[in-house]
Amino acid sequence: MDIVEQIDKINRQLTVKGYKLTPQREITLKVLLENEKDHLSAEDVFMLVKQKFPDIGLATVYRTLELLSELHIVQKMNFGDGVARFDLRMEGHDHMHHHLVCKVCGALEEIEEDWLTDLEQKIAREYGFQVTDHRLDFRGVYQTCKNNNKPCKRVGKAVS
Amino acid sequence: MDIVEQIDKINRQLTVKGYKLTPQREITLKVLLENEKDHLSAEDVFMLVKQKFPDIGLATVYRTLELLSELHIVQKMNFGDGVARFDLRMEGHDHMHHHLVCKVCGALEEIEEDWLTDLEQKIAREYGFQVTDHRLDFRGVYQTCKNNNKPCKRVGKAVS
DNA sequence: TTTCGTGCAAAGGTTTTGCACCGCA
DNA sequence: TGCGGTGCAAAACCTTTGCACGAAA
Repeated sequence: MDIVEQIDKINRQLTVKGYKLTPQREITLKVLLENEKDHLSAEDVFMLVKQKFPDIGLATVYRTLELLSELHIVQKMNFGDGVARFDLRMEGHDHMHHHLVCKVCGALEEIEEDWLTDLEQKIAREYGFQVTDHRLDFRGVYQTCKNNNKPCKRVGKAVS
Repeated sequence: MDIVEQIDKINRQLTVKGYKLTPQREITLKVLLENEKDHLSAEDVFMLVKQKFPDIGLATVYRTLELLSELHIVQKMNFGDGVARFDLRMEGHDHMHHHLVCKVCGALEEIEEDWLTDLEQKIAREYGFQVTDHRLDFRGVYQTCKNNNKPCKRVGKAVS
Protein backbone atom coordinates (compact mmCIF):
# COMPACT_ATOMS: atom_id res chain seq x y z
CA MET A 1 0.00 0.00 0.00
CA ASP A 2 1.73 3.16 -1.14
CA ILE A 3 1.31 6.63 0.22
CA VAL A 4 -1.31 7.68 -2.30
CA GLU A 5 -3.47 4.69 -1.44
CA GLN A 6 -3.02 5.32 2.26
CA ILE A 7 -4.09 8.92 1.94
CA ASP A 8 -7.01 7.82 -0.15
CA LYS A 9 -8.12 5.48 2.55
CA ILE A 10 -7.77 8.09 5.24
CA ASN A 11 -9.66 10.51 3.05
CA ARG A 12 -12.57 8.10 3.05
CA GLN A 13 -12.38 7.81 6.83
CA LEU A 14 -12.52 11.58 7.09
CA THR A 15 -15.39 11.89 4.64
CA VAL A 16 -17.46 9.35 6.53
CA LYS A 17 -17.13 11.47 9.63
CA GLY A 18 -17.94 14.67 7.79
CA TYR A 19 -14.44 16.10 7.59
CA LYS A 20 -12.62 17.28 4.53
CA LEU A 21 -9.14 16.44 3.32
CA THR A 22 -7.81 19.96 2.90
CA PRO A 23 -4.38 20.58 1.38
CA GLN A 24 -3.04 21.30 4.86
CA ARG A 25 -4.36 18.01 6.17
CA GLU A 26 -3.09 16.09 3.18
CA ILE A 27 0.41 17.44 3.54
CA THR A 28 0.39 16.76 7.26
CA LEU A 29 -0.58 13.19 6.52
CA LYS A 30 2.18 12.89 3.92
CA VAL A 31 4.72 14.07 6.43
CA LEU A 32 3.47 11.56 8.98
CA LEU A 33 3.57 8.77 6.43
CA GLU A 34 7.06 9.69 5.29
CA ASN A 35 8.33 9.70 8.87
CA GLU A 36 6.38 6.77 10.15
CA LYS A 37 9.09 5.59 12.51
CA ASP A 38 10.12 8.88 13.93
CA HIS A 39 7.69 9.77 16.71
CA LEU A 40 7.46 13.36 15.57
CA SER A 41 6.40 16.11 17.93
CA ALA A 42 3.85 18.67 16.82
CA GLU A 43 6.70 21.12 16.28
CA ASP A 44 8.59 18.55 14.17
CA VAL A 45 5.52 18.00 12.03
CA PHE A 46 4.99 21.73 11.72
CA MET A 47 8.51 22.34 10.45
CA LEU A 48 8.35 19.51 7.95
CA VAL A 49 4.95 20.59 6.69
CA LYS A 50 6.12 24.19 6.42
CA GLN A 51 8.79 23.13 3.93
CA LYS A 52 6.08 21.94 1.56
CA PHE A 53 3.42 24.45 2.48
CA PRO A 54 5.03 27.55 3.96
CA ASP A 55 1.80 29.34 4.80
CA ILE A 56 0.50 26.75 7.24
CA GLY A 57 0.01 27.82 10.83
CA LEU A 58 1.09 25.89 13.88
CA ALA A 59 -2.47 25.87 15.19
CA THR A 60 -3.63 24.04 12.08
CA VAL A 61 -1.06 21.34 12.65
CA TYR A 62 -2.20 20.96 16.24
CA ARG A 63 -5.81 20.84 15.16
CA THR A 64 -5.06 18.29 12.46
CA LEU A 65 -3.11 16.07 14.84
CA GLU A 66 -5.91 16.35 17.37
CA LEU A 67 -8.47 15.41 14.75
CA LEU A 68 -6.44 12.45 13.53
CA SER A 69 -5.99 11.35 17.12
CA GLU A 70 -9.70 11.34 17.73
CA LEU A 71 -10.26 9.24 14.64
CA HIS A 72 -7.52 6.88 15.80
CA ILE A 73 -5.57 7.52 12.64
CA VAL A 74 -2.60 8.72 14.61
CA GLN A 75 -1.71 7.91 18.17
CA LYS A 76 -0.62 10.56 20.60
CA MET A 77 2.16 9.49 22.90
CA ASN A 78 4.20 10.91 25.63
CA PHE A 79 7.73 9.92 26.54
CA GLY A 80 8.06 12.29 29.45
CA ASP A 81 10.12 14.96 27.72
CA GLY A 82 7.36 17.54 27.78
CA VAL A 83 6.06 17.22 24.25
CA ALA A 84 3.44 14.96 22.74
CA ARG A 85 4.60 12.74 19.93
CA PHE A 86 2.52 11.31 17.14
CA ASP A 87 2.54 8.02 15.31
CA LEU A 88 0.56 6.96 12.30
CA ARG A 89 -1.28 3.74 12.99
CA MET A 90 -1.14 1.61 9.90
CA GLU A 91 -3.63 -1.04 8.96
CA GLY A 92 -2.21 -3.91 10.98
CA HIS A 93 -2.13 -1.74 14.05
CA ASP A 94 -3.79 -4.31 16.25
CA HIS A 95 -0.36 -5.34 17.34
CA MET A 96 0.93 -2.19 18.88
CA HIS A 97 4.62 -1.57 18.80
CA HIS A 98 6.81 -1.27 21.82
CA HIS A 99 9.77 0.93 22.61
CA LEU A 100 13.25 0.69 24.00
CA VAL A 101 14.45 4.02 25.37
CA CYS A 102 18.17 4.15 26.10
CA LYS A 103 19.14 6.40 28.97
CA VAL A 104 22.65 6.92 27.63
CA CYS A 105 22.24 7.63 23.94
CA GLY A 106 18.59 8.66 23.99
CA ALA A 107 17.75 6.30 21.16
CA LEU A 108 14.16 5.29 20.79
CA GLU A 109 13.96 1.93 19.10
CA GLU A 110 10.75 0.38 17.93
CA ILE A 111 9.97 -3.25 18.34
CA GLU A 112 7.40 -4.64 16.00
CA GLU A 113 6.69 -7.89 17.77
CA ASP A 114 3.57 -8.24 19.80
CA TRP A 115 4.26 -9.93 23.06
CA LEU A 116 1.13 -9.17 24.94
CA THR A 117 -1.69 -11.09 23.30
CA ASP A 118 -1.72 -13.69 26.04
CA LEU A 119 -1.59 -11.03 28.68
CA GLU A 120 -4.57 -9.21 27.25
CA GLN A 121 -6.61 -12.38 27.36
CA LYS A 122 -5.58 -12.90 30.95
CA ILE A 123 -6.65 -9.35 31.82
CA ALA A 124 -10.01 -9.85 30.17
CA ARG A 125 -10.53 -13.03 32.19
CA GLU A 126 -9.23 -11.94 35.54
CA TYR A 127 -10.05 -8.25 35.66
CA GLY A 128 -13.15 -8.06 33.47
CA PHE A 129 -11.34 -5.47 31.39
CA GLN A 130 -11.35 -5.46 27.63
CA VAL A 131 -8.11 -4.07 26.26
CA THR A 132 -8.23 -2.01 23.09
CA ASP A 133 -4.77 -0.58 23.25
CA HIS A 134 -1.61 -0.92 25.17
CA ARG A 135 1.61 0.82 25.61
CA LEU A 136 4.84 -0.79 26.61
CA ASP A 137 8.08 1.09 27.01
CA PHE A 138 11.31 -0.21 28.39
CA ARG A 139 13.90 2.13 29.78
CA GLY A 140 17.43 0.95 30.14
CA VAL A 141 20.83 0.93 28.50
CA TYR A 142 22.25 -0.69 25.42
CA GLN A 143 25.15 -2.97 26.24
CA THR A 144 27.22 -1.12 23.66
CA CYS A 145 26.52 2.19 25.37
CA LYS A 146 27.42 0.67 28.68
CA ASN A 147 30.65 -0.87 27.46
CA ASN A 148 31.86 2.20 25.61
CA ASN A 149 30.41 4.47 28.22
CA LYS A 150 29.31 6.70 25.41
CA PRO A 151 26.29 6.95 23.17
CA CYS A 152 26.11 4.11 20.65
CA LYS A 153 23.26 4.89 18.31
CA ARG A 154 20.40 7.15 17.60
CA VAL A 155 17.31 5.72 16.02
CA GLY A 156 14.59 8.15 15.14
CA LYS A 157 14.12 11.19 17.29
CA ALA A 158 16.09 11.13 20.48
CA VAL A 159 14.26 11.71 23.68
CA SER A 160 15.88 13.57 26.50
CA MET B 1 6.66 -0.82 57.68
CA ASP B 2 4.67 2.18 58.86
CA ILE B 3 4.90 5.71 57.60
CA VAL B 4 7.35 6.85 60.27
CA GLU B 5 9.76 4.07 59.39
CA GLN B 6 9.40 4.77 55.71
CA ILE B 7 10.17 8.43 56.17
CA ASP B 8 13.08 7.49 58.35
CA LYS B 9 14.46 5.31 55.64
CA ILE B 10 14.03 7.98 53.00
CA ASN B 11 15.65 10.47 55.35
CA ARG B 12 18.73 8.28 55.38
CA GLN B 13 18.70 8.08 51.59
CA LEU B 14 18.58 11.86 51.45
CA THR B 15 21.33 12.29 54.01
CA VAL B 16 23.65 9.96 52.14
CA LYS B 17 23.28 12.15 49.08
CA GLY B 18 23.79 15.35 51.04
CA TYR B 19 20.18 16.50 51.15
CA LYS B 20 18.16 17.46 54.19
CA LEU B 21 14.70 16.35 55.21
CA THR B 22 13.12 19.74 55.67
CA PRO B 23 9.59 20.07 57.07
CA GLN B 24 8.33 20.80 53.57
CA ARG B 25 9.94 17.65 52.21
CA GLU B 26 8.70 15.56 55.09
CA ILE B 27 5.11 16.67 54.64
CA THR B 28 5.32 16.11 50.90
CA LEU B 29 6.53 12.59 51.57
CA LYS B 30 3.72 12.01 54.07
CA VAL B 31 1.18 13.08 51.48
CA LEU B 32 2.72 10.76 48.93
CA LEU B 33 2.73 7.88 51.39
CA GLU B 34 -0.87 8.50 52.42
CA ASN B 35 -1.99 8.54 48.79
CA GLU B 36 0.22 5.81 47.51
CA LYS B 37 -2.28 4.48 44.99
CA ASP B 38 -3.49 7.74 43.64
CA HIS B 39 -1.04 8.91 40.98
CA LEU B 40 -1.12 12.47 42.23
CA SER B 41 -0.19 15.36 40.00
CA ALA B 42 2.11 18.08 41.30
CA GLU B 43 -0.93 20.29 41.76
CA ASP B 44 -2.70 17.53 43.73
CA VAL B 45 0.31 17.13 45.97
CA PHE B 46 0.55 20.88 46.40
CA MET B 47 -3.05 21.19 47.55
CA LEU B 48 -2.78 18.29 49.96
CA VAL B 49 0.48 19.59 51.40
CA LYS B 50 -0.96 23.08 51.70
CA GLN B 51 -3.63 21.75 54.07
CA LYS B 52 -0.94 20.68 56.51
CA PHE B 53 1.56 23.42 55.75
CA PRO B 54 -0.22 26.44 54.29
CA ASP B 55 2.92 28.46 53.63
CA ILE B 56 4.49 26.06 51.18
CA GLY B 57 5.03 27.26 47.63
CA LEU B 58 4.22 25.37 44.50
CA ALA B 59 7.81 25.64 43.33
CA THR B 60 8.99 23.81 46.43
CA VAL B 61 6.64 20.95 45.69
CA TYR B 62 7.94 20.75 42.15
CA ARG B 63 11.50 20.87 43.39
CA THR B 64 10.84 18.18 45.96
CA LEU B 65 9.16 15.91 43.45
CA GLU B 66 12.02 16.47 41.04
CA LEU B 67 14.55 15.62 43.74
CA LEU B 68 12.67 12.49 44.79
CA SER B 69 12.45 11.48 41.16
CA GLU B 70 16.18 11.75 40.70
CA LEU B 71 16.77 9.61 43.74
CA HIS B 72 14.26 7.10 42.39
CA ILE B 73 12.15 7.49 45.49
CA VAL B 74 9.18 8.54 43.44
CA GLN B 75 8.48 7.80 39.84
CA LYS B 76 7.31 10.44 37.43
CA MET B 77 4.69 9.25 35.02
CA ASN B 78 2.62 10.58 32.23
CA PHE B 79 -0.78 9.39 31.21
CA GLY B 80 -1.24 11.80 28.35
CA ASP B 81 -3.53 14.25 30.11
CA GLY B 82 -0.97 17.02 30.16
CA VAL B 83 0.26 16.70 33.73
CA ALA B 84 3.00 14.62 35.27
CA ARG B 85 1.91 12.21 37.97
CA PHE B 86 4.00 10.85 40.78
CA ASP B 87 4.15 7.50 42.52
CA LEU B 88 6.10 6.48 45.56
CA ARG B 89 8.21 3.45 44.83
CA MET B 90 8.13 1.21 47.85
CA GLU B 91 10.82 -1.23 48.83
CA GLY B 92 9.83 -4.14 46.58
CA HIS B 93 9.72 -1.83 43.62
CA ASP B 94 11.70 -4.13 41.36
CA HIS B 95 8.42 -5.42 40.07
CA MET B 96 6.91 -2.35 38.55
CA HIS B 97 3.18 -2.03 38.59
CA HIS B 98 1.01 -1.80 35.53
CA HIS B 99 -2.16 0.11 34.81
CA LEU B 100 -5.58 -0.41 33.39
CA VAL B 101 -7.09 2.84 32.13
CA CYS B 102 -10.80 2.64 31.38
CA LYS B 103 -11.98 4.91 28.59
CA VAL B 104 -15.53 5.04 29.92
CA CYS B 105 -15.19 5.64 33.63
CA GLY B 106 -11.66 7.02 33.64
CA ALA B 107 -10.62 4.63 36.39
CA LEU B 108 -6.94 3.97 36.73
CA GLU B 109 -6.44 0.58 38.32
CA GLU B 110 -3.09 -0.69 39.46
CA ILE B 111 -1.96 -4.21 38.91
CA GLU B 112 0.71 -5.44 41.21
CA GLU B 113 1.78 -8.52 39.33
CA ASP B 114 4.92 -8.49 37.30
CA TRP B 115 4.40 -10.13 33.98
CA LEU B 116 7.46 -8.99 32.13
CA THR B 117 10.45 -10.69 33.69
CA ASP B 118 10.72 -13.17 30.86
CA LEU B 119 10.32 -10.43 28.32
CA GLU B 120 13.11 -8.39 29.82
CA GLN B 121 15.46 -11.34 29.58
CA LYS B 122 14.46 -11.81 25.97
CA ILE B 123 15.18 -8.17 25.25
CA ALA B 124 18.59 -8.40 26.87
CA ARG B 125 19.39 -11.44 24.73
CA GLU B 126 17.98 -10.35 21.42
CA TYR B 127 18.45 -6.60 21.43
CA GLY B 128 21.51 -6.21 23.64
CA PHE B 129 19.48 -3.87 25.81
CA GLN B 130 19.50 -4.01 29.57
CA VAL B 131 16.16 -2.97 31.00
CA THR B 132 16.10 -1.01 34.22
CA ASP B 133 12.50 0.07 34.14
CA HIS B 134 9.39 -0.53 32.21
CA ARG B 135 6.01 0.90 31.81
CA LEU B 136 2.94 -0.96 30.75
CA ASP B 137 -0.47 0.60 30.42
CA PHE B 138 -3.55 -0.95 28.97
CA ARG B 139 -6.35 1.18 27.64
CA GLY B 140 -9.76 -0.32 27.24
CA VAL B 141 -13.13 -0.72 28.86
CA TYR B 142 -14.41 -2.59 31.89
CA GLN B 143 -17.07 -5.10 30.96
CA THR B 144 -19.32 -3.54 33.59
CA CYS B 145 -18.91 -0.13 32.00
CA LYS B 146 -19.66 -1.59 28.63
CA ASN B 147 -22.75 -3.48 29.76
CA ASN B 148 -24.24 -0.61 31.70
CA ASN B 149 -23.02 1.88 29.16
CA LYS B 150 -22.12 4.13 32.06
CA PRO B 151 -19.16 4.58 34.34
CA CYS B 152 -18.75 1.68 36.74
CA LYS B 153 -16.00 2.62 39.13
CA ARG B 154 -13.37 5.10 39.96
CA VAL B 155 -10.16 3.92 41.48
CA GLY B 156 -7.70 6.60 42.45
CA LYS B 157 -7.53 9.74 40.41
CA ALA B 158 -9.37 9.64 37.19
CA VAL B 159 -7.52 10.53 34.05
CA SER B 160 -9.20 12.31 31.22
C1' DT C 1 29.95 32.71 57.27
C1' DT C 2 28.80 29.59 54.00
C1' DT C 3 25.51 26.66 52.12
C1' DC C 4 21.20 24.74 51.15
C1' DG C 5 16.37 25.32 50.90
C1' DT C 6 12.48 28.30 50.42
C1' DG C 7 8.58 31.59 48.70
C1' DC C 8 7.38 34.56 45.35
C1' DA C 9 7.05 36.23 40.93
C1' DA C 10 8.54 36.07 36.42
C1' DA C 11 9.80 33.47 32.56
C1' DG C 12 9.69 29.41 29.63
C1' DG C 13 7.69 26.12 26.57
C1' DT C 14 3.79 23.61 24.75
C1' DT C 15 -0.88 23.55 23.51
C1' DT C 16 -5.47 25.68 23.05
C1' DT C 17 -8.66 29.25 21.86
C1' DG C 18 -10.94 33.59 19.99
C1' DC C 19 -11.68 35.88 15.99
C1' DA C 20 -11.86 37.52 11.44
C1' DC C 21 -11.50 35.76 6.98
C1' DC C 22 -11.78 32.55 3.09
C1' DG C 23 -13.44 28.94 -0.03
C1' DC C 24 -16.67 25.72 -1.24
C1' DA C 25 -21.38 23.61 -1.17
C1' DT D 1 -25.69 32.25 2.61
C1' DG D 2 -23.88 28.83 5.73
C1' DC D 3 -20.32 26.27 7.47
C1' DG D 4 -16.09 24.09 8.12
C1' DG D 5 -11.35 25.16 7.99
C1' DT D 6 -7.55 28.43 8.38
C1' DG D 7 -3.79 31.88 10.09
C1' DC D 8 -2.61 34.86 13.47
C1' DA D 9 -2.15 36.40 17.96
C1' DA D 10 -3.44 36.02 22.50
C1' DA D 11 -4.42 33.14 26.19
C1' DA D 12 -4.07 29.18 29.07
C1' DC D 13 -1.59 25.84 31.06
C1' DC D 14 2.12 23.28 33.41
C1' DT D 15 6.71 23.63 34.84
C1' DT D 16 11.18 25.85 35.61
C1' DT D 17 14.10 29.57 37.04
C1' DG D 18 16.04 33.99 39.16
C1' DC D 19 16.42 36.22 43.22
C1' DA D 20 16.44 37.70 47.87
C1' DC D 21 15.75 35.94 52.28
C1' DG D 22 16.11 32.55 56.17
C1' DA D 23 17.64 28.75 58.86
C1' DA D 24 21.01 25.54 60.13
C1' DA D 25 25.82 23.71 60.31
